[in-house]
Amino acid sequence: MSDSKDNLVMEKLVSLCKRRGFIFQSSEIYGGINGFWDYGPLGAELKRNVKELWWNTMTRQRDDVAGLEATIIMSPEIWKASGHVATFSDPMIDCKTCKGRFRADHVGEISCPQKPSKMVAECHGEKTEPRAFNLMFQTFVGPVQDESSVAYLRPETAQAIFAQFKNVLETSRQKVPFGIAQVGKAFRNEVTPRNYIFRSREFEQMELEFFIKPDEVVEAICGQVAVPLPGATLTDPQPDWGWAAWHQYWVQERVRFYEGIGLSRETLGFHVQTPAELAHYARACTDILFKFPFSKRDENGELKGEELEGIAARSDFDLSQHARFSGKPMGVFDEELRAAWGKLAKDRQDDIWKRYYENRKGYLEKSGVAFEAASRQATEDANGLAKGQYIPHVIEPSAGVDRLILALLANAYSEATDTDAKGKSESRVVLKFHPRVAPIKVGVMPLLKNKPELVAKALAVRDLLRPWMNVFYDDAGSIGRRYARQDEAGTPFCVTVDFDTLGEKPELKDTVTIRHRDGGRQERLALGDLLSWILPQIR
RNA sequence: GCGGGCGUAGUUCAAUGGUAGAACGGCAGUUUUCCAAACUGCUCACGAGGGUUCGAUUCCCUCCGCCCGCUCCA
Repeated sequence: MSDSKDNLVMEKLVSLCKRRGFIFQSSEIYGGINGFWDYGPLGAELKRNVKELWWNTMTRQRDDVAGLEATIIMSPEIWKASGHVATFSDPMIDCKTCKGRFRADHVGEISCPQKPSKMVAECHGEKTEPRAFNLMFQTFVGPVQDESSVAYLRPETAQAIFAQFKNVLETSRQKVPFGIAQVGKAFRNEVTPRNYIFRSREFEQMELEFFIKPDEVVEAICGQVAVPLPGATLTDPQPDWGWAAWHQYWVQERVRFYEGIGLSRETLGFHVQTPAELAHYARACTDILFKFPFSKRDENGELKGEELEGIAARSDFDLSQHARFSGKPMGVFDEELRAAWGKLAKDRQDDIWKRYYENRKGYLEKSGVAFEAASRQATEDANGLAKGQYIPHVIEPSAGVDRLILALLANAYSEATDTDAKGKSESRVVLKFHPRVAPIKVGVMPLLKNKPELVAKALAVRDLLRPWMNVFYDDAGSIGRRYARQDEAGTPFCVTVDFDTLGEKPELKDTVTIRHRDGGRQERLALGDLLSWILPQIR
């Protein structure tokens, strides 16, 4: 349970975000709209920084990941293949008497919570008509609004990656194992948007689909599949990694990313999904959690955390579904596999063939393909191994941008208490963002506003830094007030131009004061060294 | 979707069936010297609609939104 003190922190954070222009309610002047939020000037910078850091880390700084930017509205067939159309269209019935909600097609089989002797269909509770609960936003493509023109706003960005898998493979000069990354909006008509921007109806995702060889293929090529030790640190991908090693590697990579933007290990939590929680096609899923003020506590009173990102091992389910629904092959050709297969002993070939066949057949049967057809198709798939063909498996690290923004805000929030000369204490907010994500990197200010030489010099300093980073020039009010304002925005450094900068003490000419947000420490630095001092700290 | 609580300047809070007030913030100014200094001036609000009433921010209803619990969560 989150207690009232935790709620107080959230309330303060929410009002700070509005006051300083991080987050506004969408459509506020019309009374707002539930589940939608806008980012103000500081929030837009923060979000941009987060997305750019993710993109850089996941694509540009690696040679095994390519990027993609797909449309939000796609062929509705995609959502049939992914399962979203079927999963979300269950008609539900609410009981106004017992407040229960039941699937309309199951009311004859579920007993009434208040009168367990009777089924829901027979009890005397006042019930609503069956209502469809599809969590996908619907629209129409083209001017005619009928069944044939129905389309959906994507409920996740991942499916576009699968749908464009072959195009990216052919144009990026990548070979399995490799990944496709995408950042973009997704939409879910959530029953209950909650916890500020944590669960919204319009949100942004950062998703990687990392395609790997099936374990059978790794075994055929390398002779074995490396089994990672449970806590072993994996940083350097190896050819003999199977899905378990790749999964462990990506969990660790993602944790390293979060640590690199200021979320320490103590603020994070993990949830390893149990077999019962896993989707039927998934082999593993590890959630990375952040301990929010509103998070529930476990029996020891420790915050458990809420999901920032899920790293799922999804087998070849997604590509297989799209192969089946589109009729287009989603397999890859692997020269290494073909060469290795010919060198395998016959019993080894048979053994690997059989396991691949069983996996394929299992998938097909679970997908509703009839036994005969499933056997035939699985045989064909397994025969492909000898020709160097297989359908890649996938590891999916899928993160929510807005959840991460909220985590960064909650993590950064702190209060400093100042006591003035009269002994009056006053508390003020300091957002301790990591410099890499901070919306404003440097506040530039003349010590006084009414001295044109100071102002001109400070503007020159601003112009020196501006091509490289987001800076904010401020000459309004006392210097202390301006520092405090920057603290509240989370700006890690302030640069102040004073009379010594102008040469009042000749030995200090062209030096400035650097003031640190955390602790208020000050140091003096030559203007010529300023850029090279700041840049490494914000990159 | 259900139940409960709530809705007054940007923020935090007052007051009132009869002209809506403060603090902080913001903006402009005065100030030669570094952590929301002081002083002056200015800006900004009753969530929306309907009803009762001579008159509603106040009472009633509906809607919208926020918070809490349930429900949901591919």
